Amino acid sequence: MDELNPTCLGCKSTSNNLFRSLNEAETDYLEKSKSCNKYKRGEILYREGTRITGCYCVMSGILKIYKTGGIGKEQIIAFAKSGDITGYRSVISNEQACTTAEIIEEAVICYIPAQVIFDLVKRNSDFSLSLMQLSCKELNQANSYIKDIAQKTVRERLAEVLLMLDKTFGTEPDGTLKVTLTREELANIVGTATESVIRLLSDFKSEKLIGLTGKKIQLLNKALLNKISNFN
Amino acid sequence: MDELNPTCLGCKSTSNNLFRSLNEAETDYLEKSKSCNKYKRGEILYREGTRITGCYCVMSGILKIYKTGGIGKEQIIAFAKSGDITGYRSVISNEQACTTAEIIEEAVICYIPAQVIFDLVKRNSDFSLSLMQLSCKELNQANSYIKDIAQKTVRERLAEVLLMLDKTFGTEPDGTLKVTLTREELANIVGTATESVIRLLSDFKSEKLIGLTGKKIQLLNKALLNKISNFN
DNA sequence: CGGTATATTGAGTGTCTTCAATCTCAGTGG
DNA sequence: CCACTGAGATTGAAGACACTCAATATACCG
Repeated sequence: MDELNPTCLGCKSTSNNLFRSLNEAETDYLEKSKSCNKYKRGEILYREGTRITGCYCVMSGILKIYKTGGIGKEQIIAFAKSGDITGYRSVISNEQACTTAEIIEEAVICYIPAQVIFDLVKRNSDFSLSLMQLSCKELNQANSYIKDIAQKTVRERLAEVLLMLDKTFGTEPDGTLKVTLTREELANIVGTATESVIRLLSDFKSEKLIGLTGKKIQLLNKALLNKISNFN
Repeated sequence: MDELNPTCLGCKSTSNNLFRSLNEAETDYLEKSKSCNKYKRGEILYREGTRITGCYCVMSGILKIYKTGGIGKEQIIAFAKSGDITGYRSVISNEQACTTAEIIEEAVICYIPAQVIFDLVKRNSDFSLSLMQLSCKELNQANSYIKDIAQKTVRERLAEVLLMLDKTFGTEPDGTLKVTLTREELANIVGTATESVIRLLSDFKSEKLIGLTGKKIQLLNKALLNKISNFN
């Protein structure tokens, strides 16, 4: 299989895949319409406030999706990894992008023109329903996070974010998180200052909850982290 | 028109109405399937964690939609007023409700069984698209609010919330907000302590930004409030 | 091997929260 | 009509949590 022209079958294996409801003809249409590209760390897929003409399906790699605040501080809203689709919100609403998508781990990403999405929505109500379920799922997550940011302490949120990263990207057998983020990026998820993340990570380390080796974070006691995160 | 059996035409006049894409037969189907009820302040339409079997369309009145945190503190996520639809997320995802909906101003609300929503999604791709656009819009708002809560001060957020209430519910000619909320409810939107809201409102008052008469809040200088809210 | 980005640490400070006491007001029952 | 009651509003004081700023250390990149 050509790395830059993967079939969507590869993506299809992921559970949250939108496209499993497509029939053969529709899959074929999708395959013919998409175009794939390779991106390096730091590249911007699309930028908040610009028009985008389609959406993106991640074949491999990782992106961060963020909004930029007043003083230019990023707030990371989500990540996208293999099998995830991003940019669909702007396509569906026919509005400019409300987030920026930036590659944080070398990625291969397929572009799907807006018209194709609309055609599929029109022709296949199951696809349509799946897309709706996706946005509803994200909506629920966003609402939960509003509650957390509003009510939990930074310490609780950091514990929660570490567990979320585990859930999203997994860990090596020794508990080391598979994603590598800078302290600043961590702060931009948690919604705090970089220094606070550093201090709290160092606290967690001395409490034997995590291990730290450079940027790599090893989760040593998920049960306690979960307790700290205030499980709700 | 019977107050408890309104036609959806009344609702249809609102701009964000989902149902404008329905044809006559579909509207008829919807009309026949819905059932309406009157609710008093304090009543719960549905509760977080319970199964709901349909969604709700607000004919008149106001509800608050909130999530409940660890210590039982509410975080208000949204309001629903005339023409708004709520509960559709749970229907679409076929999951239990992830928020509680509580009446804060006497309301007449139509119940629409889940099956009707699914039928309409299946039969009418425009309706389907409208519903998708609605959830995408809410998703965008939620993401913006995550950024705000994470990055702005309480003072900035309170100013922002006052302007949001103006935008959502409007003001009397003299600038008095049409919604009446308790200080605690305000705090549960802003994501802060009740006392903080009280102190900041009193600051705003002495800065001649707002007037206070009991629970009524009068916006005197929206331009400055907007500036304080850090417009972004 | 520089040079830049990132990480770390300390000190000082300010914003907000918490707790507790008091006050106001509307509704209730006598 | 008035005291009673409870919910909500207000105020003060004390202190915690987290932020900013600045200095330094370390890591990473070409």
